Amino acid sequence: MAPENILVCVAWPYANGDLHVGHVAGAYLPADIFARYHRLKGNRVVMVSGSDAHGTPIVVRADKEGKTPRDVFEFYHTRFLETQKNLGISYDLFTHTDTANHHAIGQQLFRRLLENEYLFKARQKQLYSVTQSKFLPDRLVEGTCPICGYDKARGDQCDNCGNLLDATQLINPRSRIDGSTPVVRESEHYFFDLPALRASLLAYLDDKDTYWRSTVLDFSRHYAANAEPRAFTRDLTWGIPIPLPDSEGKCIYVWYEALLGYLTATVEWASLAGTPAAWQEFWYAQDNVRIYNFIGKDNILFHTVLWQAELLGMRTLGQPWDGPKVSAGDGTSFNLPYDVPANQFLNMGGQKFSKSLGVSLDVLDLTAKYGADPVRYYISSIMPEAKDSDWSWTDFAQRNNSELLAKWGNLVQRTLSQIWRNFDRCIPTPGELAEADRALIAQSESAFQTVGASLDAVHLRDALNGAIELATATNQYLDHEAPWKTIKVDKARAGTVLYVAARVIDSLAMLLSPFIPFTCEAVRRQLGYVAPLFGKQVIETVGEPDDRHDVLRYDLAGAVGEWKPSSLQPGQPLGGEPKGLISKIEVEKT
RNA sequence: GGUGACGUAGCUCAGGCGGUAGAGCAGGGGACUCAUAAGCCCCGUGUCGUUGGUUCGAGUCCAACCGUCACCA
Repeated sequence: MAPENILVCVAWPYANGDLHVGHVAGAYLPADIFARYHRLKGNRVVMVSGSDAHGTPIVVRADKEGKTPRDVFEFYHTRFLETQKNLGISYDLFTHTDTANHHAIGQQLFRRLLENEYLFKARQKQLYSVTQSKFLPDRLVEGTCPICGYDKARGDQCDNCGNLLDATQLINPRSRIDGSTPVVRESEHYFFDLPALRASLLAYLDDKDTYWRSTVLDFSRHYAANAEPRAFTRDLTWGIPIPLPDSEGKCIYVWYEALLGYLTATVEWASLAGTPAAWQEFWYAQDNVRIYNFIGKDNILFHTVLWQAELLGMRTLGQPWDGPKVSAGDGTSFNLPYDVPANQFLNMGGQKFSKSLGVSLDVLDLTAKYGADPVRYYISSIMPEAKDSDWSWTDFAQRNNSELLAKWGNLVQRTLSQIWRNFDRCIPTPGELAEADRALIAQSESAFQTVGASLDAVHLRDALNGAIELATATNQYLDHEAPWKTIKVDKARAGTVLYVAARVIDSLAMLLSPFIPFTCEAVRRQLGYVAPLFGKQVIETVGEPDDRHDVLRYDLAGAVGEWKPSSLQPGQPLGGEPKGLISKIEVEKT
């Protein structure tokens, strides 16, 4: 089968706080598992994301802390790079939205939508702060709810009665920044004409029944069918300015340009890779291309309707244009996402992760304390694919100790230590295979089909369970064949059994590698392999002098992993004395 | 308020097109000892959120309700 181009688009974290395990479970880890799998399958994978640098919350935070918005987002961007590298999230490019490239294409987005007549001007009433000389975002206004009378309702929603509000409806409005009383002023904005794209959006959603998650599809259809025009611009200076005269103080609404990041990051990736036109093979080429968007459930509509609307509205990047030196390709329109496997939320103690409420689980701390794989394993096993799930410390420790360590780590240890001790530290040469031997090997080979099928369908928990079942079967096989007994009377038979076990372990190291890559690489080294399954993650500084920025990249060079059963060679020397790969975790207080 | 999803054993979750409930972990018991006291074998009756309805028969379809979550100029 011809290799496919798989574009793995991952939700862009908003750069105003550290990443917690909820983010990891919702988007980053599933995306990484999926990307690693497709690389092993020999497909051409590009996985992109970056920090979302713009928008009101960052400005507000900067004001409060006496910093610039840039200071705020760069601080977290740097930590995002480190966090995701430590966890092994293998982005081909993790960049951010304040690059020259993103700005240029962001402005092109605006121009294209305008020239294709999907933007129109309209006036909007908004609250304006006289003391700060700027329009106030709805959420930064407080006042009395016109519906229930609650006196601390926010401009976007009343926390007491739950009704959505327009900030101009509030009685006695006041700024949440300085308490001053705002005035109503009109502001002119561009609106995105979603009704004009309704038919196209519904047509796009039409054939997704067979494989989209039910949590995603119905919701999206309903929204698409009822889509109203939405404001496309905001009164804000921190963002991508509208590329028109007399548009001072107006930027593209942060959501619209953040979504565009999937495209701009692909363009940047292509440029960094020295093949500036390669992004077109994902966004314009028609054959053998699939685009996936990994996100959390709070972002569904943006990724199933609004992003498609932008791509449909632009059609192409246009030509000529004054952005980076890339041609627009000969595609007639952009490819739209093939699947949007949105996850639900991972909570803790039934509560949402929330910095303000002190419910948080910092990923940097977690990987420093336990290593990446135990965290990856546990999150994979409770991944909220169908409904919210819950992080529990005792469950984390138990699953690590009884599944990852006892079932898988111990299988490797018990097998290799016998080989090390009794077979001259080399993989034994098998004699004729018995029925049980052939059955286990057959099972390990068919696992590449079943586990692969689950991974293809983005049923990651099923896939992990399938792999773990094979580990259980191998433990059963060993117990049944008992090479530690056989060796006393028939060393050749014991060698055959240990060869079979080692070979299945080799296959398991491949099957499990998308989930727990670090451990699997270590197992392979113990088996005597030298070349790694995967490439290397590197953090580096890129860009022109006036556009320097740090990114996380993935260097595929030297990676030899292939999604296929082991062909372990008898006689291969082990890579050293086997020693435990996974540490026990003591159950600690929560 | 509107739209959608979810609510199954102590915990985490499976249960296409309806036919008297399943897995892993935890817990209890057993035989073994190569292995990080790990692995293997045996043991699971829980109002399938509630109440109605359709049906010979419903976690499985329908309605209402309750609860949780997300989204909505």
